[in-house]
Amino acid sequence: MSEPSAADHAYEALRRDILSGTLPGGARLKEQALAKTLGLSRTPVRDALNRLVHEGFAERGPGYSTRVTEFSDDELAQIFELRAMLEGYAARRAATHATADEIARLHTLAEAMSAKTPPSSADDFSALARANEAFHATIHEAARSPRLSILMATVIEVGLVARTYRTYSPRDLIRSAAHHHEIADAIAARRPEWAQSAMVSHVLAARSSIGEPAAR
Amino acid sequence: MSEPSAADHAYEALRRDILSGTLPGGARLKEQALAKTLGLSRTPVRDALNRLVHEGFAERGPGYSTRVTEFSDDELAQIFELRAMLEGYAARRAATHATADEIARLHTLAEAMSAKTPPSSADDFSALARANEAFHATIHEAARSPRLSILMATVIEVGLVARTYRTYSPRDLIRSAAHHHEIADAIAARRPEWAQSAMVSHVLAARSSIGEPAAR
DNA sequence: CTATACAACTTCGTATGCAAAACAAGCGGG
DNA sequence: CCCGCTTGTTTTGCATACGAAGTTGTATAG
Repeated sequence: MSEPSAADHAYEALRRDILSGTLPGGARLKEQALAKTLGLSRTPVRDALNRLVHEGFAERGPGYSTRVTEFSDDELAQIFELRAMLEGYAARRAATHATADEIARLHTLAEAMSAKTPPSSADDFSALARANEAFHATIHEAARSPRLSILMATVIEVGLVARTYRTYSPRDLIRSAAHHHEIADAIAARRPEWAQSAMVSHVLAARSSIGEPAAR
Repeated sequence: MSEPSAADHAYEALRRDILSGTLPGGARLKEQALAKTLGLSRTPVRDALNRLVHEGFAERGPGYSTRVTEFSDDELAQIFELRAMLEGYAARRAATHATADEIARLHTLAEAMSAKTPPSSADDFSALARANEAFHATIHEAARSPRLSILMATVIEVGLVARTYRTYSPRDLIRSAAHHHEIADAIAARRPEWAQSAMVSHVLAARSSIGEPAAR
């Protein structure tokens, strides 16, 4: 529990800057410059860049160019569809495999989120975000599917990219809190299909509150 | 089109050795030893190992240990479920987005596979495998979803690991060939749900022909 | 004035060196 | 006889060096 290794540090710093928009889409990522900025050598930066590219946050163009990926509206919609599938699968499995401990934690977290909804301060908001993350992380663990965790890494939180575009409305947040309770209940009741369906609703609802419905 | 870069070379070599069983599950991966074996320095090997870990073919234990991942029967079953979901999604999107060229290619490949089914020689078999790969790759391209391609990398072909356990029966191969035709037809007819369903059947059928049905 | 060729400078891929963390073995004390 | 400490070896993480591929800018010829 001690090691913020240099490569991890670089990875998280870059990722944060990408998600927060400090590094806007299309920005060029140069190893040397980043290394100097972060006070590291090129090696760990290179490592971090590889991870980001692999996870789709950055893209390697032809020649010497690595850029922050830009997400088109269409691509964002696809990401939400994929997330809905994978999170739904996780919830379904969690309904079968979750331990009593995990179920209790889900209820606790859902309750905590309800208490802060709608958030009345920036602190509330960040607490909400953390609880939300913990909630989903608990479900991923409870799914008992290591491969799933790997997949989620490339799709998770990309919604945060869009958070810069539009903030969630109180109405959306209230619905979100209700969803969390429903999901926790479904898992506690050991009903996989209900859990899956509720989770899919939850993710797709988040989509429509961010981008447009991606009409075709 | 010229550059089998050293890192890529190392990656493909290691991956091949893992999938073929030359590096059995649980085997330890030491950078220096591998570098010497491959005639490279540690850097590109390190790169390749990171990729493999990220894609789930290798795992980093606590301390200095990187090992080839072992797939339990249960995990294998999960991988097939995930593949079914993702491939189904790809087929669904392909039904909408595929170009005439791509559809023609799918028909051609399906025909080629039928012609070699059941395979009467090792050459036939490898031709079949190549065509099968091309078939699925074409669908992935036609899905027009870059994110999906990234996800598939961690799930694709893991079935090949299991190929060492049991070979496909002629009966399975005949059904598989029929599936390919059905999928191509569904995409050509621009019917997303049919394409998706046929693809899910295709993948799940492959599962039951390899492992057991993952009874609970 | 435009276009092409050349030269200087970036930028990345790979190799190597170094230091710290982890593991293993051997030794001494209980 | 067993346990813990210490020392030596292995293995990795990070930094730096070098060469090759790419990019940019300029000057000259047409």
